[in-house]
Amino acid sequence: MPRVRLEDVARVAGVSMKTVSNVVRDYPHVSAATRQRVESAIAALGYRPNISARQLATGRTGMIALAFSDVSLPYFAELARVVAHAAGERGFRVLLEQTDADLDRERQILSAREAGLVDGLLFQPARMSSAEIAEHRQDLPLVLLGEESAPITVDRVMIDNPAAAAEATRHLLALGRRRLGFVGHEVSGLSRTSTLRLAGFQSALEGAGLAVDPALLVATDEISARSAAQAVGAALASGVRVDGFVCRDDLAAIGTVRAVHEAGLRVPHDIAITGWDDISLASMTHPSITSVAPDVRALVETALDLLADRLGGFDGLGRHQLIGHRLVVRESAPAVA
Amino acid sequence: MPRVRLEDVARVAGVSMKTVSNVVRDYPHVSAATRQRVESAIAALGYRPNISARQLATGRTGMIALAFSDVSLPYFAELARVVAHAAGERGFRVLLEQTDADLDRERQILSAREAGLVDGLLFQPARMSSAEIAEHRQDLPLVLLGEESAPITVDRVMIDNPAAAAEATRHLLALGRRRLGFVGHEVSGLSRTSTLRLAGFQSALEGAGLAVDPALLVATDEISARSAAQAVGAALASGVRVDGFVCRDDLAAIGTVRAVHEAGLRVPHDIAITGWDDISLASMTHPSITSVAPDVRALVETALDLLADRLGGFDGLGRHQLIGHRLVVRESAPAVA
DNA sequence: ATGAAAGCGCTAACAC
DNA sequence: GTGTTAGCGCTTTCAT
Repeated sequence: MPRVRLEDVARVAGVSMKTVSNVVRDYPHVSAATRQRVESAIAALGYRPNISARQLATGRTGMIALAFSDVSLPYFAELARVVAHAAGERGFRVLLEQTDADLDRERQILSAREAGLVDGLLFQPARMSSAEIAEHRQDLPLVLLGEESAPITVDRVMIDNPAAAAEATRHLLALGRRRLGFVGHEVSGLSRTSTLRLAGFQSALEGAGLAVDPALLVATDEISARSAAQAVGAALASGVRVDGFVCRDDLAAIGTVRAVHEAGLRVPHDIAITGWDDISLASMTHPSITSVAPDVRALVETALDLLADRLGGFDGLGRHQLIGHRLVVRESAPAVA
Repeated sequence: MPRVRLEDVARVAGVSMKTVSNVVRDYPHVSAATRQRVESAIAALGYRPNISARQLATGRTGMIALAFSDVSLPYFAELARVVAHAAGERGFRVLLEQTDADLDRERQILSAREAGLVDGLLFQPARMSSAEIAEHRQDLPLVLLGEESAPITVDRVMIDNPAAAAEATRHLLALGRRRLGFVGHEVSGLSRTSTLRLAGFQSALEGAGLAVDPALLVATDEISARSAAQAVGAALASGVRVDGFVCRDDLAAIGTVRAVHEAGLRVPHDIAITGWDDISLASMTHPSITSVAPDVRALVETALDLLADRLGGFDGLGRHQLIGHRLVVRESAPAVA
């Protein structure tokens, strides 16, 4: 069966294409009678507007891309959920782009060889340098998520990582722990995320008159519970002794819990543990994970606000916004008695 | 700065639009010299093809939609990861659609008021009836994922749920467990997924000369670890005694583990537990979760194959394909000694 | 409030 | 191997 076009509806309804278009898009100034007639024709013919044609005519796609390394990481999955909902409320659909934390993939995202695929981009880089990001095509509104390098020309939303890391660390200190370790930074090529969290970890220790012991910093090969479990297991086996671990993220925390248990130690009795992201399962593991909880809702709304400004033509300097966080205290590092 | 069009490139390169188009799309029959000239012009002008225009001209968008209830559920997040990768390899981008298991949202997905947004749809329904799905617009190639109702006119990919549930159940029986419960089916409005898994559970019990004890079936309000923990906790508190639980999914299993621990019992010593989906964290919880692992890679490739057939014009009856699964044995229900 | 016609930027016949 | 031209189906001035 042949495709039904706007023109067909117009002919059947006995009006012009413009009028049909007005009805389809809920343009207010259409007489009730005309609207009725047009709607009958639409129903009778089973007409559906062709999105591609509309996109070409308007120059807008109604879509934004959400790019990050890997949706299967719980934090990104939960972020994607919120983005899809919030974007939907603003009339946007979400295109999913995974980079696998690969530099080339990230470059492809930012310098897409094609134009007009999406109206804007929400991007959490993992590898690209700030300088490279600064050179991205100016025709694609962009908001960066997370704490990796961001040029001053580009908008960005993140939480205060050093502050949050210091809070988590002080929480362990308040529990009387003194030999604190850190788990989950990269073995090589330290990310800015890890750098900032380690900085907060260090400042809190120093604020308590303690020093960071490099021997207690447990790097991991990748962002995964498995990798953290291996690394922490190896550290403990090699004689590393700690009474608390600040973990870079909840996956590292979950892996750390496992390694600690396998070493025959107890959480939090022997080793207290904090995570980061407050993923949904953090409250349901055994023990549950005390975690830094970013205000993801605020993060996403702020990011979409910034993007909306850019879509609206704003082209000032990049705005770098901090959003809130809190430490959610659970069993792995309980409240001070 | 004004947008650069194909025509501009053609003028600068001194060739026709057709030739530029050929170069852009890597059409083979272009002389090296011409190609070189065109590419210089493209680089000089910073030309990027406009996707919307191409979509309108070709009638293809190069995008497929992936629709299910909620990306933040680990199974769907992991599925989305595989879909995005596999689709990418086939030249498709993925549009994310969440239904929140809401009937109206599901209807919207299937009867999108607009045409030409995506070339095809991968959809895991949770609420729609088979009859309703059968009436979907014929102009949108569709492949269903999962075991919910599927009309014979539509393609669908799933695993053999009763068989897998029976395997999990027999695994518990082989461990000597005799009072087996089931966790995670819906309190009301039993889904087909739950129905099939319960059927396998029952058949395995009956195969061992046992009967299902309705008192040991623990329904949950929603698909979440929290909901399962509450329901199982309440069941145990009310005096329900079991030595094994087959859980509808890994989230239910994780919540069940937690509830069992809170009740002062041990897993698997007192109660052995199996989950379903083999989500990434199933191997890292404490104890790790024995789980039914669907072959997600095969599921996705098969679904994309079926979709490709439809995109290629195939319009025969729906093909219903079963893909493989296996029981991954871990600590929550270990191997028989 | 509605109509007529000119694009939006690309692809695809069909020529040459 | 390359050029010409007519759409793809919609939105949008500009009239009326």
